[in-house]
Parts: sequence; C-alpha cells; structure tokens
Amino acid sequence: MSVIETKEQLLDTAERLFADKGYESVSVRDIAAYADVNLAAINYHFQGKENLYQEVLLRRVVPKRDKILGSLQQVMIGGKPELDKLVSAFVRAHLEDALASERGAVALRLVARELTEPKHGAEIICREMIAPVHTAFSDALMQAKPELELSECTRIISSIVGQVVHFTMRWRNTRPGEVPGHDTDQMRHTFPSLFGSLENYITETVAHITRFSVGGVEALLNEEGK
Amino acid sequence: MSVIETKEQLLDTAERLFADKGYESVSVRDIAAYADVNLAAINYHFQGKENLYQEVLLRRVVPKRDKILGSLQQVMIGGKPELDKLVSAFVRAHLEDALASERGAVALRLVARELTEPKHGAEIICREMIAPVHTAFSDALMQAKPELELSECTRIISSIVGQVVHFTMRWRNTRPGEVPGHDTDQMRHTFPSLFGSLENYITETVAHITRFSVGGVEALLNEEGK
DNA sequence: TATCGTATTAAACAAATGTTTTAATTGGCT
DNA sequence: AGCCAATTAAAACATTTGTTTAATACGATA
Repeated sequence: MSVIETKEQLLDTAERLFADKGYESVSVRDIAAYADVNLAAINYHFQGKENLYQEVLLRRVVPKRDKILGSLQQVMIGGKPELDKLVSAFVRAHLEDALASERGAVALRLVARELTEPKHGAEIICREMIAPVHTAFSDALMQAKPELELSECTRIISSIVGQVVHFTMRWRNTRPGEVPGHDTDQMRHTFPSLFGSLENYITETVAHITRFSVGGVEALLNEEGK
Repeated sequence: MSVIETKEQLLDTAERLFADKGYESVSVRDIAAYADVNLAAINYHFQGKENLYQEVLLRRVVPKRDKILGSLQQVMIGGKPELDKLVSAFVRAHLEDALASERGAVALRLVARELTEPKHGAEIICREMIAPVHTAFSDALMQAKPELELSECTRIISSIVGQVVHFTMRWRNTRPGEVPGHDTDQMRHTFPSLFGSLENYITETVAHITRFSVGGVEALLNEEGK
C-alpha cells in the first residue's frame, strides 16, 4: 500500500468512526484496525489522535464552506435576491452533499456533530466555516430584507442551522435496531430513517426547512412592521 | 454526611459534569473528586458509571416531561387552541426552567445533549420524554390546524425542537475563553453568551423561536391550500 | 547492486479508566 | 455500653487508552 493510500485510508475510516460515535468514543486502535493499518502509523502520519481528527475535519470543512459561499454568491448576482431563493440555496448547500453519496452523508454528520458539540475542532470549524458563512449569509439576508436588524439576522441563522443540524443528527441517531423495544407506529413519527430512503428524506427535509424558515422570516418582518 | 446527602451530591456534580463535557469525557474520578466523596461510593450507590448517568438523566427527564405535558394540556382546555398560544407554551415549557436557576440551565443542557447525541440514555429519554411529548404536541397541533398532515406535524416538531436544542447548546458551547483567538466583533454574532445575561438571552430566544415557528407553520398551511 | 531516506511493524511504555476488594468507620438500636 | 447493618475509605485490580521505541522492510536513486 502506498503512503498516500495509507493516509487516505486512515482519514476515511477515522472520519466514518468519528462521525458515528464522536471523538472520545473512538480509539486509535479502532481506527487502525478498521483501516487495516498498523497502530503506529497514526502517530507517524498525523502526530497523534487530535491532529488526525483536525485533519479529518479540515478536509471536509473547507470545501463545504466554499460550496456554501458559492451558492450564496450565485443567488446574489444581479443584486437584491428573493428571500426564498436565498434560504433555499443556503439549506440546499448544506444538505445536498448527503444526497450524492454515503461519503457526503458521513461528512455532514461529522460537521453537524462538531457544530453542536465542539471538541478539538472548535477553532477550525469556527474560523474556517461558521464565521465566514455567517457573515456572508447575514449580509445576503440584509440585502434581501433591509428591514432586518443584525441581531435578528443572527437569530434567524441560528434557527435555520439548528434545523439543519437536528435533522442531520436525527437521521444518524435513528437507525434500525438502535432504539429497540418501541411501538413501531410511534416510531414512524419519531424516527425517520426507519422508513423510506435517505434520498427521499433529504429531499423532503430541504423543502420543509426552506418553506418553514421563509415563513418564519416573513413572520418576523410582519411583526416588526406592525 | 448522610447517605442521602452523598447520593444527591453525586447526582448534582455528575449532572453538571455530564452536561458540560458529555458522558465519555467525564471520569468517575472527576465526579468523586468534585463531589468530595470517595471514589468507591459511586459504585456502592449506583452500581457503575452508566447507571449513575441514567439516574442523573431520569431525575430531570420525568419532571420535564410532566411540565411540558401540563403546559400543553393547559392550552388545550376549552377545545381548539390558537396556534401561537400552543407553540409559545411548548417552547416556553422547554426553556423557562433555565431561566429560574443555574440548576435549570444545567438540566436543560443535559437533556439537549442527550437529545442530539443519544448515549446510554437513549431508551430512557425516548420512552419517558420524546415519545409522549411528541404524541401530545402532535395531537394538539392537529387540533389547532386540522389541515395538517401527520407527517407534516412530525417535521414541524423537529423544526421547533431543533431550534430549542441548537440555542441551548450554542449557549453552552460559547462561554468566554473557550474559543480564543477570535475577533471580538465577529464573535458578537456567533457567540451569544459572551454578551448579556442568560436571562435576556433566554427571554429573547423564547420569543424568537415562537414567532419564527408560528410563521413557519402558517407558511406550510398556505402552501398546502394553494 | 549498494545505499539511503521513507514507511511499516511489533513490542513496550506510562498514564488513565471503571470496577472490586477488604478494612475501617459510622450511627442507630436493644 | 455493645452489637449490627450501612456507609465510607484506601488500596489494588485488570483493561484500555494514546504514545513511543527500536528494529525491519521497502523503493527509488546512484
């Protein structure tokens, strides 16, 4: 196995395990075993578990940020954008990667996890993703709806991101067999992943969050103008 | 120190540590040290770390559920409720405990954490809280707006709960000093807890989530009726 | 082919983890 | 006071953790 193969194998399996169980619950021995490489290779190539985690994170966070920023820019060409186009682009940019491949879904889980519970990647994800995306989306929102205050933009973004993260983590946390002993009909409401494909779930989720959030923003605007 | 004092001391400090760092990141030695009790007392009183965690969780989850169910019932007396009253009651029931005391805020963080990333308390929190609360709120929603489909109610609840959890975790994760090296002006948008009191933050958050979500639901209804 | 830097391997390391054991102490009861 | 169960205490236990070491294998280059 070539060196680049080893490194990527480590990054891939570490990503999957971290996304599934979280940083603390994954041992370097797990990673080495599942990646089928020697234990010491982790410290040889990445100088420790924490560094490996950060490289895993960074590999996904930067392209993700660029994708989101690109989508926002796309909507902004030609000046003042429609609110629903803007929100739709933002939500879709976050979730549609998970549509393309299992790898995309894993990466989304990884970022969503670190977003709700920053561990050793807080600085990275904040500096490389949260801050620039927040700024860009906030600016776009205020161009679309100049009546919005800055603090209100912040809360709106939190509301949208909160939904994205929640739907993401809910799918992750509700695989068949993980929550046994429950009435199936009840679970149909509570656990989406038991029913239907991931594709359908994501498509429906994007549409729902967009509609819901556009309505939410407009409600805030009406409230203000009253 | 009496036995009940020891047990409660353990439950309290374990709750705080688990809420702050998560299950895996807290050692039983940490808990014993901060609680100022002997290490073996944990296994004597709780038969292991996992059991302690579940008792910590259960102690908060059951009253929380009853509080939420009670709030919903209150809104439902007299038949068909107003949508904004209903949503407001639901959001307030989740968040207002955190207003009353630091203890309430800790408990909220604990539940929110387990809600997004179920560890060893998944069954408990699902059986004792998620399922009954979901059923009650879903029923109430369909009484308030009979045009809603069941699957749409589920998504709406996810949107609201997602916001509640996100605002909760965001506050937890953004204490001063935890994310160093950032431009303060940028942080003003990203990290609410650095500025203003917890009381103000929660009050504003409850109002925001309520308005935003009511607008979201009404947008979904308009979409349907088009 | 000989050589040298790179990469892999097996083994060992020290520290931290949850748990158990066994002894000491406490506090209420007769 | 004296006994007994319940609680606390200190020490040790067996694993697991992340990391390091030292030896080996590989692969391109001269």
